[in-house]
Amino acid sequence: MNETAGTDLEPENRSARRKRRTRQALLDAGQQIMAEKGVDAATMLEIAARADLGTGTAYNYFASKDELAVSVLEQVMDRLARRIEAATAGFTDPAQVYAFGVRTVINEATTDRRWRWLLRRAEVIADAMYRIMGPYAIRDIRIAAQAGRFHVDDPDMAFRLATHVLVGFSLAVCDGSLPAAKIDDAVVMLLGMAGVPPQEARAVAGRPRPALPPE
Amino acid sequence: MNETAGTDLEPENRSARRKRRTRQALLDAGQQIMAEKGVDAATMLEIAARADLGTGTAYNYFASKDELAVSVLEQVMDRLARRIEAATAGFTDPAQVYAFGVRTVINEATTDRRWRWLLRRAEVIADAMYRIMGPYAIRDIRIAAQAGRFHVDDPDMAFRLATHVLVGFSLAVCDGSLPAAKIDDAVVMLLGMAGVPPQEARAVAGRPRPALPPE
DNA sequence: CAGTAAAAATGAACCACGTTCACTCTTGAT
DNA sequence: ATCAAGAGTGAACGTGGTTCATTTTTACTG
Repeated sequence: MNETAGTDLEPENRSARRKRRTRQALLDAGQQIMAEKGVDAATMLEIAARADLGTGTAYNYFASKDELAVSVLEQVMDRLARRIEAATAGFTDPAQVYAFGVRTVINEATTDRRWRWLLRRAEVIADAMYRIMGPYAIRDIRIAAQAGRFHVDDPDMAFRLATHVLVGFSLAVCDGSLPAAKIDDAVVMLLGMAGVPPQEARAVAGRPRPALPPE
Repeated sequence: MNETAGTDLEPENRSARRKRRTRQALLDAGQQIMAEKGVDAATMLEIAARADLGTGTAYNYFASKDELAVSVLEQVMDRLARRIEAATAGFTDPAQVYAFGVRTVINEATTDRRWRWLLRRAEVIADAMYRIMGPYAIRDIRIAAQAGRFHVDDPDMAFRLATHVLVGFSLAVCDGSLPAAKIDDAVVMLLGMAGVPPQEARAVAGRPRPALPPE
């Protein structure tokens, strides 16, 4: 795209900074407003206004409102994935790494105002979760399978389906149709999906857990 | 509401027939058009036209386009649930009843044009599935648990989460991101969620199955 | 069989939003 | 200073869900 001096590292840095700042402003404004009133109720007009930009500017960065929403979501998820990664660094049982991860995602999804609204688009959030958190989670599943803790043929598919369970359970808790305390049962089922027999799953799900590092 | 002769049985039958026919016409038109072009692309105008009714008439029956879509969905699901019920009437292993049910739902969802579009609203379809098919499925899970085939504390929750897996897998197949042949693995995971150990689950999932009765 | 009131149907008009695009402003190189 | 490319702008557009005052149909009564 750019045949000036630098090869690829430090490709261009002048007005490109402005683009980055604008894009980030849009993302931040979108995150705020979508968290406040929900994805549907958030209008492009208001988002642009909060970012202190013209109405049409957003469309120089995101092809549609939906695409902006997805980007907002990805940003939130990416941050959480990194925090989980940090918290599980010292774990010895690979099954527990996975259990901690899924539990933490549920916790955040049901607690954080930003997630609660986004949940209303289950396919979208599940897909984003698969793309953003998948690399970590699938690796963990594969490791656990090699260690004989999990029994799955296709770790990829296992996590893909797991994302839908995560979203589904979170949604139910937010609705009030399931109590948050059922989270242990949910983790047990998630482990069951990974081929862990019930008693063993219950034991893993019940173990004490470290705190997440702060955001 | 009506204090004339009859108590409750045969409450009123004259112009009520018209209402029923109008409602059904709307439902049928909605089902057709939504199947043809998708839920979003279907407009209330076109649905009303196909039902040979005025633009506003639909709103005497359904509070919103969304509500109409959900009703369409419920009708489709209800029919499928009854067919599954009929097909599994003679089964002896309760685990297999459940396995047959979930497998059939996936098959229909990925095959039937009506479902494929509706899948884009995962939370809605999962919720409808829980409400419409739940009574049957949860009963089956409970029976299997009592027979010692399943190990679940909360059959209700087990199926609620299962609906999200069903939707998620169907969605992935329709996307082309998972091959339809993975359906056996999906059934195994669904059984795993119900506390069935891997080998056993694989055996149940692999058994031959009778055909569904025609619609 | 009027006569009448409630129920159902109607469709033009409303309005909210996402999106577009012709135009202006900023940037950075010559 | 000049200019072209990139970034920003916001009025205007189009689509489509929803409303509501009005008309038509239905059911009941004297």
